[in-house]
Amino acid sequence: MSNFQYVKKKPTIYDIASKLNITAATVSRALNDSELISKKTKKMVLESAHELSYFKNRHALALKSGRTNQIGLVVPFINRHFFSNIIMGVEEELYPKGYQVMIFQSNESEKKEQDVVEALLKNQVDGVLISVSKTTRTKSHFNKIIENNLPLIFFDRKVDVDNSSSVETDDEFGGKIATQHLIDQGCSQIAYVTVDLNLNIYKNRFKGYKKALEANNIDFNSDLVFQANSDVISGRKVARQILSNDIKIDSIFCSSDYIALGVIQELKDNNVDIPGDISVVGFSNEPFTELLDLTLTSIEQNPYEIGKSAARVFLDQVNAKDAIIEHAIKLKPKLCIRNSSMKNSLKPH
Amino acid sequence: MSNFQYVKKKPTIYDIASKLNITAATVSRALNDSELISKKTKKMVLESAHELSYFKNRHALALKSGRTNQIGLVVPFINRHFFSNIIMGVEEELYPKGYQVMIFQSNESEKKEQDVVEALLKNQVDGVLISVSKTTRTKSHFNKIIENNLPLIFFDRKVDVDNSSSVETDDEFGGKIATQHLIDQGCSQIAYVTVDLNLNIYKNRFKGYKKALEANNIDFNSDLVFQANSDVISGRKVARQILSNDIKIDSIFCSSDYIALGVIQELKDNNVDIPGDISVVGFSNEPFTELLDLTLTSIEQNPYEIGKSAARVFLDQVNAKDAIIEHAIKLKPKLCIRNSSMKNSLKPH
DNA sequence: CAATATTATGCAATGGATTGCACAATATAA
DNA sequence: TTATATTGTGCAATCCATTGCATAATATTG
Repeated sequence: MSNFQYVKKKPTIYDIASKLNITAATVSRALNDSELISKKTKKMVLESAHELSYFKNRHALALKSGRTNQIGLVVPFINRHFFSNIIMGVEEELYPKGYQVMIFQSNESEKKEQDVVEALLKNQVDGVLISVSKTTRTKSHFNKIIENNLPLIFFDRKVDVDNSSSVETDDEFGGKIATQHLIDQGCSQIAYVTVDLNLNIYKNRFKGYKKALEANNIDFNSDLVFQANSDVISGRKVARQILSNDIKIDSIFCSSDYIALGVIQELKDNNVDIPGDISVVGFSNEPFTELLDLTLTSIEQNPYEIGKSAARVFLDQVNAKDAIIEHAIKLKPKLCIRNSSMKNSLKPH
Repeated sequence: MSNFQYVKKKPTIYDIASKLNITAATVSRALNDSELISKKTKKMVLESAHELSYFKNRHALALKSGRTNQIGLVVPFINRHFFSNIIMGVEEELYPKGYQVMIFQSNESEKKEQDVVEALLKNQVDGVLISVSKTTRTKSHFNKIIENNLPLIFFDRKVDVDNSSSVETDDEFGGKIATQHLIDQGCSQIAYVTVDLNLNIYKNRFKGYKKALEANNIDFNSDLVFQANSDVISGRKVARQILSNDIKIDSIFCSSDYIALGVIQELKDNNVDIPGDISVVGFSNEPFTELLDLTLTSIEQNPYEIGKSAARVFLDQVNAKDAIIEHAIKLKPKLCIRNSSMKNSLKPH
């Protein structure tokens, strides 16, 4: 087999120009529908371009204009259901507008996040959408983005930066409706399991929990609040703690589905009836919640919509040109009721 | 708040040159460590570049060289556990080498796939890694990649294209070890549930199933083979069919975890003991398999490794320059034994 | 020391599209 | 018909890095 392969050269405006005996400048203007160019010439150029299947060279454009039609999207991990669905949403919104989405991971490392932002700036992206790493404490890399006059949009996890925008889940609302749902089921001794309260999302879910109690005249009891990591093992631990200390509760609201799953497993192992004795609610509506034997009631954050919304905010900023717009969008999450919390209803056969 | 924001201009080789009273050509050569340049000058240039925090403009490079250090990665959907982990692997391998990975989705549509490939070529990516859409029947878009002299690497799902490479799971092996495992558990009446046999992956899993039977002198019985879609509902349907027709089996090997889950749910609903009466094995090792009450034995394909491997093949091709290398790698999947298939063992408390 | 060989640098064109300015072609008014 | 206004194109520089060729600067040899 021969190694020679004929690589056809991509046509340029010069090819079109010489074919039509005009100059590249005219072709360029015609392609950009400049009002300086006559209709006749425009028509010629457009036809010719189509014929040669000409398309603009992105890199020449980028070099000349400094704009790339690429945006940077930074998530902690792309292989998380939540984030990959956000990516879906962003792509869906931006791809049709001619933007390309450069996806990067921070791996929850501040250093990697800084590197990645640096790389994005080198690439001259036209904007940055980012969900901040858990370990990030500084924000000079975010300021650098702003200094470069680029739209900066935080999603899900934000940091206070002037002239930036954000799209978040209304976590407080989520905490509230989950708690209210348990109350509606007749629960009043509602345990709460939180993850690191330094993180806004958990802080706000907790706030929602307390607000719902208050709205229903149920006294907040700090003995019913537990701290855990967002995983199954931690959930089991909490459940064990509750059982062995004989803490009286009729329900548990967990700020993570994984915790809820661990709780359920441990309770089941100890012959506690769910939801009969104890109702359980999780948070995030992970795919597995509806695959379990005992399906798990949870809060759906709709990451796909978060992505779409963040993308739209970006487009807004771009279109607004120099006017600085600061969006701060909070999307309402939705309660997905399943068997783990339905005290008085039929379960599917 | 003022709209004015000072955007500092990015330094170029000309800035370095004028600072040092030399020309841009010399700077360029120095930065590229050309042996034409004296050590003294190189040192000066490097220091100066560092001082100005200079970096090369990717687009100028791309324009000049036609190479972009970007590769295109096309998957059916990025929000699937399997594919997002492949992406992880690719990124991990290529990012340190200075490549950027442009991720695109085909949404299992041939048309979208063609568009996406077109877009990648316009972008002048340096290579394409792709997992072919289920609906793709033509391959002219793949040939176009080859005609452009770009490395083309298929992963997971391939199509025959000259001069391309591929990285796949050894599905036949997977089918074999899963079946063998059931046989080792004492099973001999092993039902098999397949998805569309037009797709290579399912064809090969089926082949593995048959080979294992043969190796153990168990007659293949086509009455035990069922067709389904890769979802829970279809799994339930198959189980119902088996039960209502009173087909005698001691195990079911499903070519998808979702099918296996449906099967399990339906069997449980009918008070069939798993694995006592019927053992169940799935395929793909989806995250939920170990979260279920009855954890599901499955075949781990290690998508992360598939991604890494595909990336390495790409790098090989690039380094080989004009020599055309055709890799055809098959990665051995791994059996993950869990409770759904363990006839004679303790289950976790 | 002159003459040649080496080494280090500069000049200028290239890649593709854009755009301010100059100028040609045409249309309008005097 | 000539002078002026209007419209449509062309010229050439620009964005930034690379590279073939020419030449300056230095080192080596006779």
